[in-house]
Amino acid sequence: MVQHHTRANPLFLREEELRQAIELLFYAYRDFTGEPDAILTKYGFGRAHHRVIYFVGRNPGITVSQLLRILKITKQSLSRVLSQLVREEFVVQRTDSDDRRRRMLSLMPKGEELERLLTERQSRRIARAYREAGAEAVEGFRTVLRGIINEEDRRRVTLAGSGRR
Amino acid sequence: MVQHHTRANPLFLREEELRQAIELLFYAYRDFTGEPDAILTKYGFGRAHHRVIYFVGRNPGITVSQLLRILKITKQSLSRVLSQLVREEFVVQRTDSDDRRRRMLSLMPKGEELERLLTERQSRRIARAYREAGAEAVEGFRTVLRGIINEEDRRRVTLAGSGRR
DNA sequence: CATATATGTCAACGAGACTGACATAAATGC
DNA sequence: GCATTTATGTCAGTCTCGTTGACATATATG
Repeated sequence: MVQHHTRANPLFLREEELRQAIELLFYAYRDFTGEPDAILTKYGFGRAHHRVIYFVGRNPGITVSQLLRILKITKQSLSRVLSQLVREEFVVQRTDSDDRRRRMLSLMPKGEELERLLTERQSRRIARAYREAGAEAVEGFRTVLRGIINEEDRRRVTLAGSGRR
Repeated sequence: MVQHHTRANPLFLREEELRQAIELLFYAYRDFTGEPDAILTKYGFGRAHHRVIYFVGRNPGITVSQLLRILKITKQSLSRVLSQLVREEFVVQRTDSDDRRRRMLSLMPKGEELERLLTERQSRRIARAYREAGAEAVEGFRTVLRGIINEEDRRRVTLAGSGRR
């Protein structure tokens, strides 16, 4: 790697710093999803199924439209994945008695089991990184990541309860 | 959201904390890639093209196999995207004079322009988050993200030069 | 000269996103 | 009570981007 202006030029350092962040996010996300992806393959599922299982498990009773707002995909895309999960008994849909148009989604035992398996892997990776980094670094990690998220969705991620809307 | 054991039970808090991290990563990556994806669509490109343009721009003269190790995809997948970028003059391939089997990749003017455009958007997002979070948080963010990356690839991400090997 | 390496390519396939159009049931507003 | 809106589902077609497997070529290397 060519090392131009190692010192001086604060603008250069800044760009370098930002590119580093871009790359950290790329590599971290690549490896963060790598393990679950491998497990999902054995079930005939993909990353899309993982996301549905995760957020349904996290928010039992979540409706389809709430899920769509989290995933930011079209209902047609969700439909394929979701109906597969329902057909194979990983997820159930119950009609909301308050508003009978709504379908409330929850995990069935098979779904809960798979969710646990996948979340465990990802949690282990995070836990190791947290442990090695220390409490202060963890706080910084959270603060910066929250800042990267579009403002309207930041409140979804606070301790306790991945907010549905 | 049901709020069981808000206090006590450190294991619960821990799980909650780890789930928060999982969600932060999901939302942050979703929004981090959202803007570039929208721009790429106008060029008839996708996220795969972005990754190639980014890493070639970052490592001028990188070879195909080095790029494959970064992206962790098959050469057939890379090939489709890369040959499109070469055909449309965003990337050039020069034969390495030391080892004439190798193709060294670099951006052409069009590629540099698009790279700048995409990186600028992502950088702006990161810069804002960094600014709002402060230097200490930034350091924590980096430390934790590095810890999430598979060990063999951590050295790729240090200030200056997104390592090719 | 045999073998290994770097690259490319053809073919088929699957996952997961998209658009657009249309359908149904239930809630809601006037 | 009827028109409209909302929540959901579905059919059909398309595109990107990943996969496997097989094979080809050029070059380097022991």
